[in-house]
Amino acid sequence: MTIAGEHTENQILTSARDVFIAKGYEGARMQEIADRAGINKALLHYYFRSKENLFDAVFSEVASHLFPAMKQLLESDLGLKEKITFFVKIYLKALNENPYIPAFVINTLNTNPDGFLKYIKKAGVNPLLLQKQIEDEAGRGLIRAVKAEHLLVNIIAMCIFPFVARPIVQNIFEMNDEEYRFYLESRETEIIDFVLKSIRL
Amino acid sequence: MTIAGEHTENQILTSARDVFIAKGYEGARMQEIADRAGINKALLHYYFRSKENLFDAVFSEVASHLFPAMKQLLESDLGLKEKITFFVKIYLKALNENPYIPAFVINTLNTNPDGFLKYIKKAGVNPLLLQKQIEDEAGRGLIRAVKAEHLLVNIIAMCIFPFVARPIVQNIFEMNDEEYRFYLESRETEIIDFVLKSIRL
DNA sequence: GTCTATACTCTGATAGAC
DNA sequence: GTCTATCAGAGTATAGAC
Repeated sequence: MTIAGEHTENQILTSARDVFIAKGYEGARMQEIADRAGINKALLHYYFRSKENLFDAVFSEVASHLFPAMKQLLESDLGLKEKITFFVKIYLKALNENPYIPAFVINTLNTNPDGFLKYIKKAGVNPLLLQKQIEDEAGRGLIRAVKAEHLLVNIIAMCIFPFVARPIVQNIFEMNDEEYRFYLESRETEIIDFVLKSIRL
Repeated sequence: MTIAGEHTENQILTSARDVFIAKGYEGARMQEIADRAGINKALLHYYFRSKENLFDAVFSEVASHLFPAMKQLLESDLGLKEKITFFVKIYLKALNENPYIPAFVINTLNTNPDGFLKYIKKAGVNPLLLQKQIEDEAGRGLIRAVKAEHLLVNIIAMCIFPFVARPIVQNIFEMNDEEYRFYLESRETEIIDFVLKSIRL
C-alpha cells in the first residue's frame, strides 16, 4: 500500500467511526462517510468492499481500546482503595474524551448481538484477581466483604450512566450544558467517595 | 373506530413495539411489523400514515410507562432507607419484565436526540423533594449527607447496567444464561446493601 | 488509486379494487 | 377496513475510464 493509500484508508476509518458512532449501523450512510473523508462512495468499496466490512473494521478498532487500560490497572499491585480511585479517574477521563462510545457499544450489542462476541471473548479481563484481593483485604479488616462481580459492575455503571442517559439526567435535574459539564466533573470524587464509603467496615 | 379496527390498531402497536425495540428505528422494517401483526404494509399506513408516526406512537407509549411509578414512590412519605429499598425492588422488577427497553431508550436518545425532549419534558419527577428528605435525615443523624442528583443516578445506573451491557458482563464473568438470571436476581439485595452501606454515618 | 456513471435492491408510501 | 399491485426514492454496490 502506498503512502497516499494509507492516508486515505485512515481517513475513511476515522470518518466511518464518527458516523457509525453517531448514527448506528443502520442509520449510517456510506455517502456521509465518503463526504467526511473527502472522497466518493466508490472508493469506500475499493478499500472495504462492503458496509459491513467497514463497520467491522471500525468496531474492532474501538473494541480493542476498551479494555486494555482497565485490565492493566486491575492487575496492578495497588491496594484496593487506590485501585478503585485510579480506576474511576482513568475511566471517567476516557469517557470524557469519547462520550458517545458507550451508547454506540450498547446500541451494537442490542441490535446486533451475534456480531459482538467475536470481538470480546473475555477481553482478557480477569475478575478472579480482583476477587482475591477483596477477600484478602476483607480478611485483614481493611474493608467489608463484597463480590467482585457486583463491585466492578456498580463502579462501571455509575461512571457510564451519565453519558448514555445524558438527556434524561440533564432534563430531570434541569441543568444547562455548562452545569452538566460541571456535574460530570463532580461525579469523579462523588463516585469514589460513594464506593469507598460503601465498602468500609 | 370499530372493534375490529381497534383490535388491529393494538395489534400493530404491539408488533411495532417489539420490532422497534429489537432493531431500533432505522433497523426496523415496516414489512416485519406488518407480518407480526398479521396484516400487510398498506394497512400500517392506513392506520399510522408513516413509519415516523408509528414510531412516535410506540415511543410515547413506552415513555409514558417509564416514570410514573418512580415519581409516585419518590414523593411518598416513606423513610429514605425504605424508599431506596422499594425503589430498587420495583425498578428491577420492571426491568426484568422489559429487559430491552433501556437499551432501546438509550439508542433512541443517542441517534435521535431531538425527537426525545418532547416526550420527557421533566417527566414530572421532582428531585427537590428527595433532596429535602436527604438533608432532613442527615440533619437528624440518620444518614450521611449526599446529593440527590448523585444518589439517584447511582441507584438507577446500578439497576440498569446489567441489562444494557449484558453480553459484556456475562462474558467477562463467564456466566451461562442460567447463572446470569441468578446474578440479576442477586443484585436486588446487593444494590440495596451497597447503597445503604454507603450512606450510613 | 480515484473518479463518474449506473445497475440493482430494498423499503416506505400510494392507488385503486373489493 | 383490508387487500394486491405498483411507484418513487434512497442506498449499497459495481463497471469502466483515467
